[in-house]
Amino acid sequence: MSARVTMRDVARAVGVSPMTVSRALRDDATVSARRREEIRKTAQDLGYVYDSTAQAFRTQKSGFVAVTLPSINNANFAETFRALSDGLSESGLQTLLGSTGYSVEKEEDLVRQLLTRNPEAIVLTGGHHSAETRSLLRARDIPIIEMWDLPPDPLGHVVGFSNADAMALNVRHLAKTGRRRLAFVGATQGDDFRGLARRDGAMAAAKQLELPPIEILDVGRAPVTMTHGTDVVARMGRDILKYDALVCVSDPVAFGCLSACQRLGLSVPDDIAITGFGQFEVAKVSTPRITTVGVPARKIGQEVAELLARLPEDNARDVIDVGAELVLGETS
Amino acid sequence: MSARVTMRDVARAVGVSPMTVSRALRDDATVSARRREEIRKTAQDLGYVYDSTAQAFRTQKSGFVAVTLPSINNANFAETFRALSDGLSESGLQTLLGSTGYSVEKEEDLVRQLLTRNPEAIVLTGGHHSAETRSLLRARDIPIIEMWDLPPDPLGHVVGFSNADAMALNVRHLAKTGRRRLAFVGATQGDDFRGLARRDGAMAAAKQLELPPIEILDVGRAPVTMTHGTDVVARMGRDILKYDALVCVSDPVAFGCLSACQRLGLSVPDDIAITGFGQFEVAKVSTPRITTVGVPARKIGQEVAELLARLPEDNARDVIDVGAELVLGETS
DNA sequence: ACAATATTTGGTATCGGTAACATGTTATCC
DNA sequence: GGATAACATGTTACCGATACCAAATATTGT
Repeated sequence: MSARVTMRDVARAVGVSPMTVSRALRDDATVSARRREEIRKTAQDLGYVYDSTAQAFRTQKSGFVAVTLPSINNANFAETFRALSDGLSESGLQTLLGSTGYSVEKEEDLVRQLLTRNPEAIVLTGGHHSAETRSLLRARDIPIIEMWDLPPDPLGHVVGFSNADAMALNVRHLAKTGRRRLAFVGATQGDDFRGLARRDGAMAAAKQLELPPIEILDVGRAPVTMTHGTDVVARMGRDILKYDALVCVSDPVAFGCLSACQRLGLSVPDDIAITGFGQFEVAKVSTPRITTVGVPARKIGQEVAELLARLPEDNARDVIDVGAELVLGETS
Repeated sequence: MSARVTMRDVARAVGVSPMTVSRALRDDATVSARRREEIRKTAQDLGYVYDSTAQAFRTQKSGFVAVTLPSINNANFAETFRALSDGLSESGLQTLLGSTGYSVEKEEDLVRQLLTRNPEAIVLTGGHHSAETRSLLRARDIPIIEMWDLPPDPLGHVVGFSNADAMALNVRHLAKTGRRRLAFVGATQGDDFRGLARRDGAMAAAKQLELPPIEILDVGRAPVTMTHGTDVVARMGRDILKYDALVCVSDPVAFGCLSACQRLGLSVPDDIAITGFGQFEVAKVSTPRITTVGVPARKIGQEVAELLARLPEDNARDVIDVGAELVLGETS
């Protein structure tokens, strides 16, 4: 259609310099109120739309914060992202989202791509990255935040919790209620490091409590869904009763297991106990409610946003442990 | 830290002009293979990172496609977004995501903000927008796609289906199996126009089939979750049996209702039937499985991406109806 | 009324790529 | 061998906003 309307056009129409237009549209105090109104109105009339691209280029500040999630289709990550997004918008920042599909290679490509957009900070889920990713990030002089985990060797700031410790809560609780033969239901393939940490945490807790070693019911590759839980139980049928508890890597999996048990006519928790992880809505709503570990997904997003907001002043390396807590349901 | 490494720096190091560097890094054929390799290597060594911001500014092509979703925390929208994102990345485009929280005002702000980033196209969920949003969009000469709906007065291209017709499938099915006293469970507040269309479609179908008018069990404001379904049934207790079927606005709500019924000791579908919408995973996994309407969430994303990919050639106004189908479960 | 100060406005250069065009260099053909 | 074509590289200008500095205008105090 017609050529783009720029500040120059608005300036010409009003009879001032582009600089004044720039100032007027930016709430810069050094423009008289009358002028500003006139400029605002003219801009509106001409259909002027501010060009963030040009601003980003000139100021070398993109207004973007890059965020990587393993999967957008996960209620907890989505909640974190929402809180983060909302928090950042208060600082005038936009999120640039990418998902890694639980793969460190995809993460590397993604990070490379995101960095070309000059983000002012980058927020990664988890603490495991390829060597190349780490070096790409370190070469940049922007804040880095890892979340949803407590990496042993953080790249920058951290907002998360120990997945291993959190999962141990489930195991200790099960042990306390007399369950001894535990199975862990989760994926061993794919780069779901939080899932793997939960498995390791469960196994370590069992060892410490002198329970028999936890058996692994491998459901394949992350991401793990309800269907994986259902399938693993359906495949075993009543053989599942050789365990007295299923420690599931997440609530959706736990729900899948629960539902498959119900279909087999088993009683949960009388015949077998089930625990989940993440306090997904399904854990609270299902009948029976699923015992799970509550994870402050929203809080993580909020904390990350706040951390980024106060970074200019306080540039200490923060490690924020948001913790996690056992949430008793009716499946244990 | 140190100043940014630019093409100029790489050029100087290699001893060529910046233009040659630009060409070499872009697979432009008119650079000799030897030079290209040398430039690639030097760029790598210097830690050069391409600046998409500068490119976007110079070429006036941002490489962004703006996408608005009502909520990112919805498995179907997330799936559409994923497919769209993947499809666009094959065309070298990145998605710029924003969520409206089921509010046309927030949509307006979001669109305004997204447009400042010079997106090459904009993809909106749904067909209801404020007048200002419509005029903002029309003033831009970029492709517009509305998805997940079949708007009566589309702004541009459309990839969706009729929510009203789709929901009618449930009602007709229930009528065929002898259910007559139906209630619709959904939100009447908030700008969830797809939910409202489903309600209207259900009511229209009931009327056509000469069933008693469908009663509305209002759960408040969108987005509607499992908990809303649970609450509405729990509040009514066994009074819920004055209906012989609950037509729920979505599967999560249906699952909430199902679970609450189970908690009341009611048998689904013997005492009461339940239908959902959207073929969420929970519908397939729950015991009993929930009768629902299958919606091609992924296909919508794919179609949108393909449509955008072929737009340069074919600029016809496309309206793609992806359809929807009844998926029988065990709750009806 | 005039100097001193505060407020408002303008001019110029620039951020890092790349389109368009010009020029230089090497292969190809009769 | 010389003309022509094919390929490779360089030069210049520019995308739109804004930082920085200079200049003009308005306001204040004595």
